[in-house]
Amino acid sequence: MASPLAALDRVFGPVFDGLLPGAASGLRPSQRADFQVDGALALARSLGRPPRDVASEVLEAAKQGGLMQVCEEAVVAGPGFINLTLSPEFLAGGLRSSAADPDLGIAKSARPVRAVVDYASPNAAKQMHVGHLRSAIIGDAIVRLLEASGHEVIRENHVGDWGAPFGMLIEHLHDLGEAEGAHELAVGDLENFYQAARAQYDRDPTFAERARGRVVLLQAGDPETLKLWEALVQRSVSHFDAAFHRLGTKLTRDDVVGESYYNPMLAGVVADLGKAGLLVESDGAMCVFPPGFSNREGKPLPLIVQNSVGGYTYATTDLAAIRDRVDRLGARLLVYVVGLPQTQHFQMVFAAARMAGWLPDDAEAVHVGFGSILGPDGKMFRTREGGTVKLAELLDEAVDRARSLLLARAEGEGDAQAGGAGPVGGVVGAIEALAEAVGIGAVKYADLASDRTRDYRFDWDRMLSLDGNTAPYIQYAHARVCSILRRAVGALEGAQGEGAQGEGAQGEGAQGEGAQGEGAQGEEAQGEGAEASAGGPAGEIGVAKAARPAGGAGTAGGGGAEGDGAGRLRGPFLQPALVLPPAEPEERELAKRLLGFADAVEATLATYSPHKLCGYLFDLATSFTNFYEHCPVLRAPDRGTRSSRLVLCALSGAVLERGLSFLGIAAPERM
RNA sequence: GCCCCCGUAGCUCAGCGGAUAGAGCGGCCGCCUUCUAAGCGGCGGGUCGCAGGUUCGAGACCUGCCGGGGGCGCCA
Repeated sequence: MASPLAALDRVFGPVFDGLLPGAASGLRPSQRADFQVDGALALARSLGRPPRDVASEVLEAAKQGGLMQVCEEAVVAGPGFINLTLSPEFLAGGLRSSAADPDLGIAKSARPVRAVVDYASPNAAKQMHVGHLRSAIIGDAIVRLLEASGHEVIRENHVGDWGAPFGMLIEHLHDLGEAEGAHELAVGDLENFYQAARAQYDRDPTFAERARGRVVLLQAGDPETLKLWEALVQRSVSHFDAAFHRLGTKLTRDDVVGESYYNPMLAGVVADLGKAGLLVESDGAMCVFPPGFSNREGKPLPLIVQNSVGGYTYATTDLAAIRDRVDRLGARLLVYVVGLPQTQHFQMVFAAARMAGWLPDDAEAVHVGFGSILGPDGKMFRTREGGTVKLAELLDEAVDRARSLLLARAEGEGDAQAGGAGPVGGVVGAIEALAEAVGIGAVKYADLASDRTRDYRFDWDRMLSLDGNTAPYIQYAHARVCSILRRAVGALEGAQGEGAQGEGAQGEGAQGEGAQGEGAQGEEAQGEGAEASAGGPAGEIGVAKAARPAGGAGTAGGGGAEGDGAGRLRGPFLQPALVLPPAEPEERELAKRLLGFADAVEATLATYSPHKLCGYLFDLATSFTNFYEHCPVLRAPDRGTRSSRLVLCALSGAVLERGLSFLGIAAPERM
């Protein structure tokens, strides 16, 4: 149990419950101490006693309950707050269990469920644009977090592959002829294809008439029409697949469950609503009237499931999807990552599904809504010409910008390290993968980092900045971790090769450079192996641990090619036995931060708010950077401190990488 | 007309009913013979849109205004 919050809650929870059943402890992080307990103030009110007296009593009881195993200081302050300072020993214990835990402290849910997450949902035969970006990115983060918490997740990409627009698209494809059409679809931009069909539809009444006829043929299952439709949809799905792969989401074409899938179920939905007595005819349309919704005249607002000409609506499809997900898939959590304008629609659909008994009491449906993406000018995000920003072009620009920054940095480094042993060449060689990781990571992080219910302002310079709450800043902290570990590993290998010679170098190690320095470090690394053996079986520990995949959640998307490498790098250093109680303030702060990972994940999932995890990772990266600035690792004052700090580094790297992976963002080893 | 979301530092944003409201950017000052300075430290910067109310305690909860965005019966 690494989480201090959980440990303190176990102490204070029973105390408050004992004084007044159900009373909240008001335990939370504090700016004046590590944590504070506010509950005594409210409790004093209920008990009619002076707050400070109650606080003292609570504190006494907490001490009886083992508080001092967690804290080194606990005092009543101000009007009746209790300020808590964690003990270094407790922090060390937390670090040890965290280092030994492949899940880094994240517990599996006590009540795992099967969940369906509905996200991305682009429209077939149209380019994806930034509007689909948020859904894909937020949805993917939710999927990964649910999985990490032990839930079984089924991803569904509810692609718009049915309905009226396909009449004109199919008709246009038909007009082009099989050969020409296939060619168009193969090489052409789908957006152009859509525009061409649209233009034809608008200017040619006979074409429009045929297009409407096509819709009927499509719904009737006409073979030739279906064949053309299939070609269109497959082409679109391939386009989506490529885009999602590049974005680094978990979505593949296997997750596509388009609207067309529900088509055969729609008549049954309406029929069953009728049987349940929920259907009302209004102006020729079949409607459900869930209570609590009204239109502009103040009259009950209908959910139309069949329009006056007999067609089904997206409400019908959504109801069918609920039945399918609950009954066929056995899901008990339905998550919809769809824009905020759909709020009322989902409220009504969920309400109707409850009324019909399709959403049982033990099932939960959640609309995870999000705001729009705005341009730097604060208006809807569009190209300079006023058109829709295409996703592919957006990602290209992100990668281009990242590449420029990386190249500029590589050049600067070349000057600084003139004559050095050429990491620059390696950086240049890997620059494409890095540019993908940084550029796409920046776009995704910017989207996740602010409260999803707000509109968010798209700003290249801010999202790619290395300063502030950005992906590059966090990735950079991770790269610094790797840099230290690489050198430490190098020293370890050096020791194996020339252990004997290393001995003499130790005395000069402090000033030593180059080969001599390596030798000195190598000598220490050997000693580390010996220390490790105190806490477990001998020297193989390093090797055995090294093989353990610390990045167990799998590599993050995009340029995730390096993910496994960082895990291998950390392995030898994630040794619980080497952890010392943090002594320096920066060590202490970093340790506390590391132990808060599970709490951050839990808080994020509780409200489906990825920005909370972003905030945590930013704080962690900041804590690590402070530690990095103030606490030398490889040149630590003594061997024990060095080993312990290496564990802190390895754990920081593991949490940063894992946290970024939950957001679907790569953690490169070098930047 | 009704409903929903938003309004916090010059800008972009955090903020869990609790103590003196926090970051980052931008501005000013300082720190690289030392593990990646794309970094770190410091300084300045706020009647939390306005007005009432609830509470021992409100940026947070309630009501009403003001401002911005969105939705409100046969598109999805």
